Amino acid sequence: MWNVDTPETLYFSAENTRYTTENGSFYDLDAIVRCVEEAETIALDTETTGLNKVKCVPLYWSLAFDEVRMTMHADILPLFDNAFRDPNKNWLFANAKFDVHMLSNVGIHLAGKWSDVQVMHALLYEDRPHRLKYIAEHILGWTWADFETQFGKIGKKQSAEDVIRKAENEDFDLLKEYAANDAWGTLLVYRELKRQLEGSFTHSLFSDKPPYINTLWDFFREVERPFTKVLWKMERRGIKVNRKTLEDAEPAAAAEIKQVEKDFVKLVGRPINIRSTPQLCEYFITDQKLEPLKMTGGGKSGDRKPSIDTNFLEHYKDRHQGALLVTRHRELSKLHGTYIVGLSSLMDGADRIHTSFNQDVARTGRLSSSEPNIQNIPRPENDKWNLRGAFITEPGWKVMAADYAQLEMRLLAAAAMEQPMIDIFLRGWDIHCGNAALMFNTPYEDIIGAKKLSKMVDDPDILEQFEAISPGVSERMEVSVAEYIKDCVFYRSAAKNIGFGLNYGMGSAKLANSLKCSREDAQDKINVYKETYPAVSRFFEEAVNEGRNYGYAFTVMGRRRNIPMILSNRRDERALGERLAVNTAIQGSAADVTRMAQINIDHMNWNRTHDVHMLLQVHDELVFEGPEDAVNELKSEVEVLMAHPFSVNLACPMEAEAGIGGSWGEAK
DNA sequence: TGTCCCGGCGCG
DNA sequence: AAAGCGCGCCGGGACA
Repeated sequence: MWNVDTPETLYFSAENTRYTTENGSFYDLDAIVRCVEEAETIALDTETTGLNKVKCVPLYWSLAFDEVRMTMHADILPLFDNAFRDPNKNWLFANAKFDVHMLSNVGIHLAGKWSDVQVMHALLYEDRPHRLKYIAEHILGWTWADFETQFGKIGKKQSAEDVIRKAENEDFDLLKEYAANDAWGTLLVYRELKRQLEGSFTHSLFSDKPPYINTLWDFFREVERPFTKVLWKMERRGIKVNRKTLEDAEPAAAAEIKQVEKDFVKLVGRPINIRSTPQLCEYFITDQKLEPLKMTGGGKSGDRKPSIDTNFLEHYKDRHQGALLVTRHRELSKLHGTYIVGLSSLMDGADRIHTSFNQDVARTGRLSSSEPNIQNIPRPENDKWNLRGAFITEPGWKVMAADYAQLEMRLLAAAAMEQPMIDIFLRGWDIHCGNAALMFNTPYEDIIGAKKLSKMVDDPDILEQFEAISPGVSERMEVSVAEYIKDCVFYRSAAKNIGFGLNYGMGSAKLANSLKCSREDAQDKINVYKETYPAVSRFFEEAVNEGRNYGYAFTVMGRRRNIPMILSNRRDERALGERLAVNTAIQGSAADVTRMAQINIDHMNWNRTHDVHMLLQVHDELVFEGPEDAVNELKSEVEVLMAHPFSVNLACPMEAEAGIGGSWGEAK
């Protein structure tokens, strides 16, 4: 039995304007409308024709507030217009953006606050599922059958609308109860989660954490709750895709793929599916006797097979023609399947795609994006069809893309208070060259010069060119210029790989692999980095210690992540916990920074004042569209707002640069 | 025919 | 011996 009170479910529609309760008293709809107008905190859920954000509409909806739970037909939504327009309401949802899309599709907009219990739950219990049914069971010890179990599967045979129509005829009471449960559960869960959030004091490894965040409730109120609305606006607007680019690329890509498949079958001498890793394994390992480099996970059955991945194919590309063909095929079919075909199927009638920005998925506090995932569109250098160029805007308008420069590295420097590294940023240096210069006691200009000249070491006047960039270099060199350039390039590469890798807890084996040097050499370079940046080393240790003491990793704004495995008896689990302690502090803080920038930018109301709209977030990048003049006018303002996300400045400055063009690709 | 898991790989 | 963080999507293959 349920261990929560569930008051009787009221029901209203255009035809049913009076509800008589089991004990004979009754409620009139116009009185209920006034109650809703007076209530401050109201849970709302919709039962809809389907899951499509821009097409589907509510059939039924339910509300819960105070001790009232009720289900209504969608036909009386307009009666509640005063409540919907009230800016002081606090609307509660489970998956808020979806319900607001559904209401928006019938012309209703909610002016008040939108509190999403899934997002609240994710702040406290980021490693658990956040669907309402799970939350209710976890938080209240109460749950009810999910929609499909209750009413039947939604699929090709029957749409969500079909299923609801069927339930209407066959068991209307069940439908009413189900809908009311969703709103009632949302309300009860909200009350308890709010209490828990208020009792969760939080913490930050940054000594200059914004002072107005002391509990997770503060974080929710100041950051997550307003952010839901920002994301909704981005989803709602969508981004325009050039249909023709995709239509032209599709047959071209398909033809190239076919050709590679043919070539491969010819090479192998028998029918073989180039997409099948088991078949490739049989061919390369069993037939061709290539030595495996590493094994796969093995899965449920536990039979580990040699891995035929990029690393393997790269390793054998000069010795075996098949490796090249498979690599080529993988590149082409990835572009074709995931991006060309995948994106085409998700355009709306106006050729716009509306991704979902998921606020309760990534355990670090980052966003994720799905249907489509716009956060993994290929970079132009890996994409002959230039799909980023297919994200366009209207004639006379421009796309503006603004990127943070080395956001995570700057946050590391700020959190660690690593002054020499902060100085590199303050001077506007290339961070990897600067790190290399400090690590290897080499003038910054030498590293810069070597990077510029590495492709032309055979030029006869290479020394003069080097001297022009870095005066005095000829005297400093103790080896030939070609060797010195090679050394400097290696220094930068080592510094860059360590700079990125150490955030993830990369070990010497992996570093040796990417630097193509010995493990001892790699370990030596890591040691040099840690000696060069003692404050960063201390920060890593401190993050791990705090993880052990609190059981959590914390971001700059005080978001936290549970890392119980840091106290595990198993060495590998413990090591994972230690890596997460460091990485979450940095990656999660970067997520905080971008979020705050988005909230602050949204607050400027450029939608109304300039017709400029935020469209996408790709972790450290924001994409906008608007009339050309307006976008030009706001370019530097975007950069300033992104660089100053908090009311206090961190120890290391942040920097963002915006570009403008006819497409996302051009705006970079 | 549908569902799930897995290997593999795109992005930051 | 191993120990690179965070995501979502695709196609193959096993299974129902």
